[in-house]
Formats: sequence, C-alpha cells, structure tokens
Amino acid sequence: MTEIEKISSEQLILEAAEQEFLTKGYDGARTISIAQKAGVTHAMLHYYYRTKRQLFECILAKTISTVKETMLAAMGDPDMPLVERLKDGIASHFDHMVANPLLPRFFLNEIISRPELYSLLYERVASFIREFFADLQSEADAAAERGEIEKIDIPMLIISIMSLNIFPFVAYHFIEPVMGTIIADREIFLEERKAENIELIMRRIIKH
Amino acid sequence: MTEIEKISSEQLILEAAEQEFLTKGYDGARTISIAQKAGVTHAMLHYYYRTKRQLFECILAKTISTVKETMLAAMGDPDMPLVERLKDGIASHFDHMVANPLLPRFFLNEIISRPELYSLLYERVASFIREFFADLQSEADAAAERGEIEKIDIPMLIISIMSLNIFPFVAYHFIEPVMGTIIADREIFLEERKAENIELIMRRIIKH
DNA sequence: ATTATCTATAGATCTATAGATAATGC
DNA sequence: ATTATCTATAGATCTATAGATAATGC
Repeated sequence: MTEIEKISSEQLILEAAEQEFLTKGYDGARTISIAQKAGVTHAMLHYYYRTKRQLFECILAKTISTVKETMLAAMGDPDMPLVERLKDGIASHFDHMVANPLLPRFFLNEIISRPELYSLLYERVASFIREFFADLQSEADAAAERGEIEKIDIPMLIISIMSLNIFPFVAYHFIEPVMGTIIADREIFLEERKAENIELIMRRIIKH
Repeated sequence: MTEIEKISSEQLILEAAEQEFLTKGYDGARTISIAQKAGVTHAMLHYYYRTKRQLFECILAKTISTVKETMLAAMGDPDMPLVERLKDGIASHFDHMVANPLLPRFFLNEIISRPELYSLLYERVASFIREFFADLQSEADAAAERGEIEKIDIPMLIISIMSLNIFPFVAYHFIEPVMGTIIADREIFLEERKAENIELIMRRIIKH
C-alpha cells in the first residue's frame, strides 16, 4: 500500500468525529454519520472507541489542549512592555480563533454549559490564570502609576478582549449576511476585525 | 377554582418547553422532560402541539419577536444626537440581554447555525437593518465632518457593540469562576460590565 | 357534544454487541 | 495468533398515536 492509503480507520473515524461533534454538538452528532463520513462500517466505530461517549472524550481532550495553547499564546511575552505585550497577545489569540473557528461555539456549548466537565477543566487552569492576572495587574498598576496608561482593571479588560475576539466566530453566520458586502471576503474582514479589536483595547487603556 | 390554579396545561407545557429548549437546545430537549416539568402526562404535549417540532416552533416564534424588540431598542432614539443615541442604544441592548440571558446562546445555536431557519429570519429583518445602518452611517459621517468624532465604520462598530454586549451572556459560566470574586455579585458585575462596554465604544469614537 | 386527560403501546431512531469472516504481522 | 472488518440484530431511548375515560360548557 502507498503511504496515502495508509491512513488507518481509527484515525479516519477520529477526524470524522471531530467534524461531526464540532458542528453538531454531542446531542446532535450521530455515530452513523461519523462512520459514513469516515467511510467505514458503523461497527468499526465501536470496535475502536467502544462508545459514542468515549469517542467524544477523545475529541474533547484535543479541544482542551488546543484551548490551553490558545490561552498561553494570548498571554503574550512577559518580557515585553505591557502595551506591546497586550497588542501581541490579542493578535495571537485572534489568530488562534482564525485557525480553529469551530472551537469557540463547541467549547461554550459542550464544556461550559456542563458543570461536570467545566469544573474538571477549571481545576487545571485556574491557578495559572490567577497568576497571569496578578502579573498583568501589577504591571498595569505600575504603568498607570508612571502615567503611561489609564488605571485599568485586568479581569474586565480580559473579558473585553475575549468578547471582541471570540464573538465574531461564534456569530459569523449571523454577521455575514447582516453586514452584507463588507464581509464579501472573509480573510480581509478577519484582518480588519483583528486590527479593530486591538484599536479598541488600545484606546481604552491609553491616557487621553 | 382560584385564578392561581387556572393556568392551563397548554400554557404550562409552553413554559416548560421554553426552559427545556433554551437550556438544552432542540436536540438535547426531551418531550418527556417537558411534560414532567409542566406536571402533565406526556400525551398532553402531543394533544396540544402535535409534534416536538411544532412545539419548538412556538418557542422559536417567541424568541424571534423578543430579538426583534431587542434590535429595535438597540437602535435608540433617532432624534437624539449620535453620541447620546449610541450610549442609549448600547445600554438598552444590554438591559435586554439581562432580561433574557438565555436567549443569545439559544439564538446563536438554534437559528444561526441552521441555514433554513436563518434565511427565513434574515428576510424579515434585512431591509430594516440596512436602513438603520445607512441612517447611522450618514449621521456618523456628518459628525466626523464637524470634527465631533472620529471617522467610523458603522458595521464594524455594531459588531464591536454586539460582541461586548452579548458575549458575557453566552460565556457567563466560563467568566464566573475565572474572574473569581469579581463576580461575587452578578447584578453588580452586570452593571459594571454595561458601563465598561459604553466606555469602550465612547473611547473608540471620541476624537483624541 | 366538545374538550381535556390518562394508560398503554406502537413506531422510529440510535447506540451497542455478537459472531462470523477476512487481513496482517511474526 | 492477532488485529481488522462485515453483517445482522439486540437493546435502549424517544416520539407519537390509539382508544378509553373524565371533565366541562352550553
């Protein structure tokens, strides 16, 4: 067999499952559809992953590690000056959204709205998020003290950044037709949107 | 019977269905759960609404009219000066979110991700949204001409406002633990959040 | 006489498994 | 000998309906 044909059924099922779960959610996903997409019989799915739930958890694990990478990227470089660091973090975070446009909706629906899953995730990231916030806040306080920026509340600022960066991907289907020709080219729109988000946050913190 | 007991089964089912569909979505909703919540036998649900789908469409109609009201409120008073009008519109929109916190997620998931439902809704609101945008844009251009505000692109500004106002409700369960004590009191947080969103948009358009 | 409600069950749809058969790696 | 795959079907879960019975408004 050539290398190209060598993609295992196990892998094909995983990829099909990712697409199915990310677009339809756990409840809406069908194991039969996954098997069809993967081009294998339905029984194979159970052979490799036993249950729909276990297959879902494999996808879940993938998304959680992607989200962690995104969070890390969004933290920017601690050695940069605060304002540059923020610009950089916002841009990186936005780029991660572009690379994984289906993740936000999936994540908000399947993890956050299920207390058992969410508390599990939360335990893993809580401490390092708190550290990150404390770090940023002290830098922000120092910069404000020096008169470089407005006095800002970091948690509030982060919520603003997340709102601006994530919402367009959760609501893209809504935005697209309403905005009309402005969104004719998705790539151009996303570049403009990224710049706009940075502009908004910069104007919020720069002294006037 | 007293007035209090007089709530019809038909109405009880509708209310239970609203809660079920809004929290679990169409796929996750169970007609049995709805009947249990309503305190009637399962057969009653089919007696009044025939199918799960038809019951869902009743709820859908309610949410669509609520969303329309929200949009109208968000447009603010056309007779006000632009800056005041925007402040007012943002605040009204946010208040509508507070009053209907489950709607954004439901709307984004159940309507926007289903092309057939979305195109139906879109046809109804497209024209009056376009009018609204054109109106705002010409006012914004005039104000920019007079040097009162920055030159702004209205569709982009609206996306920013929607992102900021809607995201906290889609992601509240995520925000709550991450932000920790800041969100100890939901009402206070939401008031602060509303003020912050207005501040962000104002700083974006005011000349510096 | 019409409307509302209940019990019991059919029907439809998915997930999961059993058991036989084919393919593969030592 | 183990791993992969297929067919056929069991099992579980929901939605929907049939048909009998009770409540209600003229």
